[in-house]
Amino acid sequence: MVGLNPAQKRAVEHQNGPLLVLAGAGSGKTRVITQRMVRMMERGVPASTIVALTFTNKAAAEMGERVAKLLGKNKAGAKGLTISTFHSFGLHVLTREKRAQNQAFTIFDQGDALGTVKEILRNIDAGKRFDVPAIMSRISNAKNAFLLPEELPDDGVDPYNEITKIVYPRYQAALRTYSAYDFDDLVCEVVRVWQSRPDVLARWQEKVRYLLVDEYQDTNRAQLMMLRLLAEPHRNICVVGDDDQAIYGWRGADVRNILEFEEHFTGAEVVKLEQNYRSKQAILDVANAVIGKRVGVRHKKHLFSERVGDEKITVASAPTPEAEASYVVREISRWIRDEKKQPRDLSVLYRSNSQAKLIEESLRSEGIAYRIVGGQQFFERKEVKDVLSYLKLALNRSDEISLRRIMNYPARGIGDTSVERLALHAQAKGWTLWQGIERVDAFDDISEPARQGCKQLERIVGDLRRKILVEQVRASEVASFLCQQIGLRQEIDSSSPTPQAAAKRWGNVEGLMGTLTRREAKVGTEQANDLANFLHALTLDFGKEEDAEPNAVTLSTLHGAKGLEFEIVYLIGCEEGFLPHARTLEDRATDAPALPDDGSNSAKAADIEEERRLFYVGVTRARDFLTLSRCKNRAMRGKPVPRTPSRFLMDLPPERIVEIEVRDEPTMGTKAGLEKANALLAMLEGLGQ
DNA sequence: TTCAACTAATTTTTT
DNA sequence: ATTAGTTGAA
Repeated sequence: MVGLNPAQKRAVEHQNGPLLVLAGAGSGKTRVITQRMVRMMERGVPASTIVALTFTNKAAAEMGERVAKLLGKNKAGAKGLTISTFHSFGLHVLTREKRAQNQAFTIFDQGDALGTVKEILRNIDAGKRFDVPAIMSRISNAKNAFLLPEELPDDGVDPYNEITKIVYPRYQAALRTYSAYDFDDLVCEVVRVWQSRPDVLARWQEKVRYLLVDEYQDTNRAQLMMLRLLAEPHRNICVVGDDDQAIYGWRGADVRNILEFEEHFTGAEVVKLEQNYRSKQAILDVANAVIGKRVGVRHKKHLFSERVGDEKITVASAPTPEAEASYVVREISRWIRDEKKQPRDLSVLYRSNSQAKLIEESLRSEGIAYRIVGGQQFFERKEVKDVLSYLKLALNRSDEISLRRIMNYPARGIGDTSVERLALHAQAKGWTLWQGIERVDAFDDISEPARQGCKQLERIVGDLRRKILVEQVRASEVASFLCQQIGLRQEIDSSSPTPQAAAKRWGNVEGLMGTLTRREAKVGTEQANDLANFLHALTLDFGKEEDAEPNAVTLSTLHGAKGLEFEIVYLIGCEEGFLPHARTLEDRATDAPALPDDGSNSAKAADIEEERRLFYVGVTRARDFLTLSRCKNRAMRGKPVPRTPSRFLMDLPPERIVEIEVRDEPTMGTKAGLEKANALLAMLEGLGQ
């Protein structure tokens, strides 16, 4: 742990000026970053002048833990150290600098933003002719490039460019009237403030003397601007990343940021970390083969390992997804049973979430503990969002998206017609929708039940608001008061198809309460804006489920697996259409980026390269054993379709590969499956009597 | 307004 | 195959 190799040492000891660390997969990147931070503090750099930025909350938390561990009892030395995501850092700056600090505002997550666009489309009568996410992603690209609506490309050909030009300004206006920021704003608005207020910028430059950025290959243009502004005077910026692991181009990340770092920050020292401490050589040979094929390389890297071992990589072909799943799970249970591996040492990776389903079922029927990384998130669940919407609305009554979500939930007589009428009236009077509800008596075409519903809603939200702002009741109590007021329990019970489903949904609500209570215990202070801060934090850091069984097989998408490692990895669905994903293969106009990029490559070729890197990320998660599996046939939207092996499988070095055929398993073939079938039969008989 | 049946479309990744 | 969204009846 103490020993650093020469390259790592160079990165850790580097003092002032820009530093680019090209860290290959498994090359001890986090160790270098954390040790570097500690080393800086040891040399007397005040912790409060150091800011480390990451993309995920998980990465930030892990970095914090590791720094604390390295510091040991000198923990006090780290006081004031900032380790956070770009978005929370942006939020931090904004809350400090904008008048928003006095005025409640809401942060819109992806769903809220999509809802806003949907609403705009409905208003301009362009209802369902467009793919909303496609428009949203264009808006996002435009925002991150600081383009005004009128600066958008206007070729008159692409209908999506046309509609985006119309929707984008309305979207921005909507955010303003709702007092809302979307994720992009959290970075872009900071840049705007800094650019327009040199005094404010100077203050931040004074405070932040050392910048560290993790996963630099994932930064977008706005994030680069933010970093450049902040680092301008002192140029103490250290970025760490791997252009071979750039897998977020689709959401605006620009690999050029890392490729052109030396041009953006002249005189940068460059350190390459090529020794891999994670994987056995055979796995690295495969990994190197995968990225060896890539085009337009700027920083060549060749990973090597001292970990010997000539276990071959298995390439398994199954007739069907069911057979694939049962093969993988059979293998997993063999590792655990016969080889005494811990479930936590194993993982199953896949391109898209839907692929997890079969694996999940098989694992469950075998009684093997598993956990799913990412997937449908806790705070995304409807019932949780509903409760949160009430709370958000109570704090910021301009938040029309939250208002619309709960306006008639639970049903209180305000149907679509009434909502539309209210919205129309409000708009005509220049009121917000909420004001329309408060002044519903000013309108004569609202039905009596709807009118009563408005009054009821007004009362409930008013009560919430008073409890939060005036009486300063704890958030968890406010939430349970809310549930009781709206009869959420009954609503969930009566609207769920089965009692089990109802129990699960109510469990989610209780989980939210638990999160609130835990937060109260941790924060302790009961400031008036504590709930606001908490809601902000919640949208930025959607729940890490802490209850999860720690010793479990990990199921994850390839994106979700970045930064993780496992002794044994199964990468399933290595088929054309999954990996590379079908969406990158077809050249639908709706998916072309809104902005002309470097133009060196067609968007399509660039996308496939990104898929290749994704495959590379998957391969390099494995320490000792790697299996790549695929199916020959698969039912797609109903009918069975023959599948072609992934093109990436063709690039692998044959001497490192052993190919096997998975034979078809009769359904319910396993012991557990049989038991389950019998149990089901017994249950049916029981019901019949 | 609400509920139920029907139709259509849909499946990438996430701060 | 599932599911969201839409249409039509009560």
